[in-house]
Amino acid sequence: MASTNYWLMKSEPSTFSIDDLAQSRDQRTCWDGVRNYQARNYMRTMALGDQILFYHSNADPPAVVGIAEVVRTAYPDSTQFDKKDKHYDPTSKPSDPRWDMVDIKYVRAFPKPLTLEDMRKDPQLKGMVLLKKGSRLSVQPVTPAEWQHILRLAKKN
DNA sequence: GCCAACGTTGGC
DNA sequence: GCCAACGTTGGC
Repeated sequence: MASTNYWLMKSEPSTFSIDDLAQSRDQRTCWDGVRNYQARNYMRTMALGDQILFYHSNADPPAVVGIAEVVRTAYPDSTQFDKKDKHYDPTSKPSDPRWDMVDIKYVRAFPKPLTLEDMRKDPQLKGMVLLKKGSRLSVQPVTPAEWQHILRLAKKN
């Protein structure tokens, strides 16, 4: 068994916030709607128990707001075949689904969000994918060092 | 295979 | 609401 991996996943709180996750049935949800190959590929490498930083994008302020974990590994995203869904993909075939999703479960919310601004100011987080110029990836890897540092900051916050 | 046009993301 | 950065599409 490989060691735990760490990730960051973005969500717009006006669409789905960490509170929405906490109030979901069994505090779980499927992470549908990802339509970016790199993000999809990262999801495909996720293992049960992998830990996730839950990030609010397009928020005021943008911030990491808590933690979730992977409770089901990648499987086909049903919304790609749903004509009525915003994420419907007419070019994806049920015999060869293009888009996957994972299920995640609420672990906890930080007492106070760790803002993007806070993270930018921290030299130890300089290498984070999130902070790279023009980075728009909605699913991205986090190193163990970054993960631990962020948890420390969140506690101190 | 190039690249212009277009759509989207997401901070500000 | 603006717009820079990025990914994708499609004509050539």
